[in-house]
Amino acid sequence: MPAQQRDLRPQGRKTVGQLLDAAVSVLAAMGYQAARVEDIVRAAKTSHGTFYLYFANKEDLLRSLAQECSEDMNRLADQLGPVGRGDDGLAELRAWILDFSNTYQRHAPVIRAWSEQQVQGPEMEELGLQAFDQITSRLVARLEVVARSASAAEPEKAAVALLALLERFSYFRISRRLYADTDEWLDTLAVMVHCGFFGGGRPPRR
Amino acid sequence: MPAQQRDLRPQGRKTVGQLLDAAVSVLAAMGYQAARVEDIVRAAKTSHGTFYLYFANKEDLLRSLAQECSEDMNRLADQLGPVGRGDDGLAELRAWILDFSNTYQRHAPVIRAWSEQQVQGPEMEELGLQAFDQITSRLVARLEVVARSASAAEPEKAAVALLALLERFSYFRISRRLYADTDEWLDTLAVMVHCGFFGGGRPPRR
Amino acid sequence: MPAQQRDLRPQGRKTVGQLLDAAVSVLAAMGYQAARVEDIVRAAKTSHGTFYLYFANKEDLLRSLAQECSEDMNRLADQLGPVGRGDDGLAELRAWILDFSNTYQRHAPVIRAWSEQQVQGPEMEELGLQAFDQITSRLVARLEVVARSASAAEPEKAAVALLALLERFSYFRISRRLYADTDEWLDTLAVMVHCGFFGGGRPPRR
Amino acid sequence: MPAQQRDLRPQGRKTVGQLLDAAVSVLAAMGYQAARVEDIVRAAKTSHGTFYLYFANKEDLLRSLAQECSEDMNRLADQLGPVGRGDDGLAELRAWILDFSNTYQRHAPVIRAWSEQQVQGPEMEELGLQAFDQITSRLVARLEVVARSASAAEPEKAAVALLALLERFSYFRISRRLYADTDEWLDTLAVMVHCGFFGGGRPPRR
DNA sequence: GATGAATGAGATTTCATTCAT
DNA sequence: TATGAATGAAATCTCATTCAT
Repeated sequence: MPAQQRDLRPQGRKTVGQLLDAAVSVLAAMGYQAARVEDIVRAAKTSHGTFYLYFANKEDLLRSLAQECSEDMNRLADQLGPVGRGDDGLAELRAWILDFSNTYQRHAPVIRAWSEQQVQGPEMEELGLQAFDQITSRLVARLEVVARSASAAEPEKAAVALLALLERFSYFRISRRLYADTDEWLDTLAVMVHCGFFGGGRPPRR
Repeated sequence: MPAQQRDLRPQGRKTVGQLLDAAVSVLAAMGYQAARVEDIVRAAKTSHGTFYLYFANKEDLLRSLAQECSEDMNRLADQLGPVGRGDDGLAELRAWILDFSNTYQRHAPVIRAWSEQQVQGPEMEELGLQAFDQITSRLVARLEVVARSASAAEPEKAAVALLALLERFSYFRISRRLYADTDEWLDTLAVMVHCGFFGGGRPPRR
Repeated sequence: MPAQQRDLRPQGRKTVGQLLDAAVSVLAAMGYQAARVEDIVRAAKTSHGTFYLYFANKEDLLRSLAQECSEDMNRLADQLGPVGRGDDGLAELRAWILDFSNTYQRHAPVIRAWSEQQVQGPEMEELGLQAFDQITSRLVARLEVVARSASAAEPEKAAVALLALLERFSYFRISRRLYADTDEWLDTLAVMVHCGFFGGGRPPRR
Repeated sequence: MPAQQRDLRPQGRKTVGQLLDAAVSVLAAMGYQAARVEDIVRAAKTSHGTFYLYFANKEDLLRSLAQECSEDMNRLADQLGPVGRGDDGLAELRAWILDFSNTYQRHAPVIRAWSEQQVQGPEMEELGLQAFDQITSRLVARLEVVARSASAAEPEKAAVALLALLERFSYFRISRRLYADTDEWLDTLAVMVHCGFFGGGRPPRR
């Protein structure tokens, strides 16, 4: 079984890296289902056989990518500090949204595969839910600080809504519509989120 | 090729209906790419041959569904009246969001296929963009009424963001999380959107 | 899952038959491992896809053949009546050995696959052992009649040895050596077995 | 191609030994066709590259094993002395059968590959037939001594039958049935063969 | 109108063998 | 001498589409 990377020498490690990178671009461009192993292999400038030397099959590759993604997402969650109502909070938020969007960009294919639930298997499911929960609960924590007064929404639900908003924004950003304008979009989003979710633009809580 | 359904006797119409319904559930469950004609045909309790009696090919089926979807979406856009800052506006908004979400539910597979890109010919592309524009521009019109004062965002960008939010919400609603609680979710969302996008909860513009 | 034959119309039944027949000759000629699906399909004058319409894979085909084989073997066991020490017994035995050998000939590939234990799976194992036991215990029953006096061997062990002898004989008969001479071989074997296992050529038991 | 092992340093000789031993167990377990070089190499705790350092290819390995087997078989043939009708003959026979069976055990995979045909080139064929003839003709010689009177069978045919019996017995012994009981089995077989083929248990020829 | 059967192009996967270190 | 990495030809398997009844 040539599945997971065993120890691997530098050479092998390099090849695995090429394959993973190639997979990211190819999956981003065509989606998981449509991408053929051949496409990935060609992009990685390696051979068909080599692919199966490091991954049991296409799904196994996705699992590897999901692992990476999950780690990055958890890191992202840790990075969001408290978001105050003032301009500092706005700036903090804007930076984090950009970080989120960039991370999403790298992992878009995995996230898409997750949400399209096309690749089953409990392990995948597990990873996806865990990443989702991790980031959601961090958002909840940050939203609770500003509490009721800022919004009628319960923090749990607001967090999910916020995540949805960010995800779609990031998706649109790469998918087709919002090529340019990234800065303006970020401004718009940051203000909107700051104001709608974090009580931005109102007097600080006493 | 016996493509589009021209005039059909009742029997034929029934069969087409079965196929379309089956397609909706199967595509919702597996996505367009992963769904095999066999899956659809089995769900419709009919045969392989019959499928090609009514559709030129798999893509043609998707086109049919997209047609339906596009119509419903346009109708939806027409339904959104002005959204005032008061409780009436909130109620109006809430009702519309529910309508949106239900419509999405039926058409989720098509919308997913639209955003998956890579699947479709120009005709599909056309239908998708048109539906998207239709609904976006109606949102823009409604947002413009409340204008600058309510939000720092330009209406065009805010409309896209709002649509994204609604789409993801609807998606989450059917995909796995948020089964129950629909009412509470609607309340939360309505308030959030009303407040964040339509200046809800502030004094009416002079 | 296109595995086992569901109901099947005449046409389909015919095709399955062609495939099974083709498989028998091809497997006999090349052995299970070496035979490619392509070989079988070509011999059956049908297409690659058709094969997978009726069998999940090569192993599934072998399972089908094993089923047939198992049935024939059981029938064979039932056919062996008592074997007396006189010329009648000899004739009876000779006829049965021929029957055995012919049956073996048809099912040689399956039996070989069984004994080479190359295709695992409990179901296969089960079928093989059951056929083996069935025929062994019938032999034991027949050998017990002539009992100790005829041979020093315990009937159980003698039965296994006899079966081994018959199997190898049948195998050699088709494999390469004993093309011609079948009649003489049968005479030789029958006498040998009659004498060595059934007390042939000695005075009947009182 | 670094085919045959010419002169080897101790290290190299050890590695070849590991490979051959590993091959014996792996081939015994899976058969020649099904065994992958990878399996053998892993069992030998060495690497892919090393394999091809000592053998030109998979078939070359089999050839090496066949060489060994052929030699042992010839030695075995030489070892069978005259088999008298008395208890001495029985003991002689019993010992030889055990020897045969043990030798077979070591070489089972090769013998199986021989009979599987379709695997080998002319050299293999040659080796196999030679070994077979060698041992058969020795058996014929021994059987002729007891001649007609003991059995109605012609010695040539009886020899083949005897060989078949011994081969299958040895095969069953390792394959799955008959684990324990070796001694009893030997007793049974020896008596049976002595009596059925060598006129054992009857008055010596005058 | 309806259906099961058939097809074959194309995707996935395996594995003996060669290569570079 | 030894090894992990790489390769590609060949095998297995899938599935949208066409066919015959």
